[in-house]
Amino acid sequence: MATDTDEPIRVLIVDDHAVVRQGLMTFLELQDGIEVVGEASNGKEALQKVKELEPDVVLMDLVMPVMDGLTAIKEIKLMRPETEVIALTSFADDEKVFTAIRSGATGYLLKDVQPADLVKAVIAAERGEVQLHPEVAKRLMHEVVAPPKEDDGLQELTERELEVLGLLGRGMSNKEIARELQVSEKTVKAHVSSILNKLSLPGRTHAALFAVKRGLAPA
Amino acid sequence: MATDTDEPIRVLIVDDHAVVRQGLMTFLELQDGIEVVGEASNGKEALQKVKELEPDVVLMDLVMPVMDGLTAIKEIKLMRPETEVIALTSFADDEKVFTAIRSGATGYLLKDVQPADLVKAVIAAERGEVQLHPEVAKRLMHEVVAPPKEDDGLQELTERELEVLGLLGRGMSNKEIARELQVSEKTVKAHVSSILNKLSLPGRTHAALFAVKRGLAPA
DNA sequence: GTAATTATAGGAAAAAATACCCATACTGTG
DNA sequence: CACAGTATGGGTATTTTTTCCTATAATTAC
Repeated sequence: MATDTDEPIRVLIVDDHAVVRQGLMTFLELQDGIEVVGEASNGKEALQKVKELEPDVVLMDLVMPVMDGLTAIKEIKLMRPETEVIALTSFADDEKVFTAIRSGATGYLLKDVQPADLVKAVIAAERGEVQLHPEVAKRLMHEVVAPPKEDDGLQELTERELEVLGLLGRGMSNKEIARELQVSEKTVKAHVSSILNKLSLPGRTHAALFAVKRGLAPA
Repeated sequence: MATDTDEPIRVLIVDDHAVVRQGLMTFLELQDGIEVVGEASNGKEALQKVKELEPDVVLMDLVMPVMDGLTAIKEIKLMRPETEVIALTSFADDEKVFTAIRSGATGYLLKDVQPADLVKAVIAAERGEVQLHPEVAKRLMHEVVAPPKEDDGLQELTERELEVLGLLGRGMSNKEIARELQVSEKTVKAHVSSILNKLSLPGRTHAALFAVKRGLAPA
């Protein structure tokens, strides 16, 4: 707790969209105890601003040109660990969430966050506390429950599931796969759900791409 | 018109499911002018039966073990062109439909065909006439309307569509793409529909695989 | 200036996919 | 024999995807 009740929390906003920066700024400025000390439109600029302005909290968009937010977070935590970074993106992409957290992000918020929650998160972050968006928390839980995935995930699939995954990689629908394998569509759905679950994939399209990457389906 | 009003139409039934064969047979046998002269449970067997029984019309399932129906059709038309083959499958798969027709099938019926229509198709086929299931006809029309696709299809996409296709190739959902591009999900849907239509793809998974193949998305 | 194309997006409805229940049958394994 | 895992699929509910229709603004082409 560097800054306390008397000193306002110094916030740096990093986002490549001017509108987003403007929106965040105007809102945060209205809050007691929060002061937006600067903004940056990409990771590189953010690093510079952090050095220059020494903010307590950085609100960091992850998708940006020049230097992406993930890299920027790492650099910031390296350069000035006492600065807390809240990752702020439009969607809960599994990969990005975990990478962001591994990179040292204290929080992870989605852009559809309620203003009040944003303020809470900033205040919490400044104290080093973690504030997670419910959706993100849910994904984290999932990761914790089925975590390491030492291997590539393929070996935990059964024979039948590998077979289904191969057909998935050819772009086939559940109905088509069902006919191909001579089973009911319901069974195929069960296999697909199991595949998506075991591989922690968010949808059949990811599964199809995965299948091709692993050579289960012709490129 | 080899066989005419007096001689019954000699039909060979080819399907790997005994139940299907039984169903087709009992029904067709009730019809005047149609005689089921034999049955086969796979393509290889079908070839043999055609040579042996010299049927006028073959009802051919496309999905079978040992030798698939598509190959069997080619072989049959090669061996005995005067035999008319009606492809009979459970689903209107674009590829299979066109391949079947290119292979020399005179008709293409779906298994949910009405018995009466099946009879009509058999009679029509024996005269060399084409009888198409409405659904199949629709797909054929579509192929005719937007046929050759001389190029790879990519060039007919607009800039925005290429952009969307690239994101599709990363496995993103419409919602995710909408956030990424800062437009409504509705707009993304419009783009996706347009892409699928222009490229004649049956679904987003095919589009994703296509995108990767063309380097629009990272492999 | 009119016509065509494109990007945008709403409404409605149908089809597909997904999640979460459940049960059965078969196959090993301790 | 009990137990775990697998393949099979029914039921239900929700979400996503897809199609079809309509419409506006902006751009470009003739």
